[in-house]
Amino acid sequence: MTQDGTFSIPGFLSETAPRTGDVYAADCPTRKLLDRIGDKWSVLILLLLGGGPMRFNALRRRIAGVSQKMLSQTLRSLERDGLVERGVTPTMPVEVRYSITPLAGELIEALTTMMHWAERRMDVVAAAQARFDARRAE
Amino acid sequence: MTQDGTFSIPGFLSETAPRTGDVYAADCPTRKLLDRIGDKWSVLILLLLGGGPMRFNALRRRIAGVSQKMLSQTLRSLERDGLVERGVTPTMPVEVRYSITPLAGELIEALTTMMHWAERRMDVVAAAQARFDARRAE
DNA sequence: CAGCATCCATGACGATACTG
DNA sequence: CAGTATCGTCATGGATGCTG
Repeated sequence: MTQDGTFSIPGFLSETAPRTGDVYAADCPTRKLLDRIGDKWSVLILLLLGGGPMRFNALRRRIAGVSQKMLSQTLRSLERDGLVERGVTPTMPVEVRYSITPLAGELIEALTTMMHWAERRMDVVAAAQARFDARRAE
Repeated sequence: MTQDGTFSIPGFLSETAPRTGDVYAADCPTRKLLDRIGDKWSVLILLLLGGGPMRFNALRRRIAGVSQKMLSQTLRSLERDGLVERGVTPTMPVEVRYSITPLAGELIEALTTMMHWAERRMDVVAAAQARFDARRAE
């Protein structure tokens, strides 16, 4: 904590430190990651595939609430991004296995850290929300 | 890499390992984190405030493309979540400073890791996309 | 400066039906 | 099993104008 009672993460951009490759500059590639992370299913799929390859309907059953359309669509974007690999075994009917690429592996570790934070702290967040809403109601 | 040519992250849920507190179970608190991370501005704001407290219009100027409405709205949810603190100095006109809480500090470290991955690897992703699109076009 | 209120467009997403 | 195609909805968020 700094002496004025605020918190700061060392090494991160402050208001006075603009630079090239700026995350906050709309066209930065980092924004693209946020867009992908932002969609409803990408992260869930990546984390799940991080546990090992899975078939289409196995994923569908495992992820509560995903529609067939969105699963298909999301898998395709992930494949396009080079994060997920699609392996087809030409049996009858065909067997399709999805797995993560080494590139995705690095990302998944970071995502996992985030999820662990959530598991540890979301109750604190929920409590904060309750307090906030209580103050608003009075 | 496993012997069948796929990758796996140790310690993560596989298809055969459902359990309580399941991230994939729709009502899991972890989904809530994803929803927050998912919105367009939360992460950007958190990372910026990670560099130190900032005033409203300073944030607005720094984050390219954010509208006044969304900045206001997002700051409020972050405050509600207990991740951002709002400090009002009753001058004329009022001065409002936003800063992160210790709780947010932990999360921001994980987010920072993700952003660093993006900075290092988004060019690889872009290349993968180009290859994918090229195959589709032929 | 630090917002709130309103209107409206886009697109993400879900439901449903159909295919090899 | 592993998808594609189409349609409709609803929320996100941008634009604009106003306030203390």
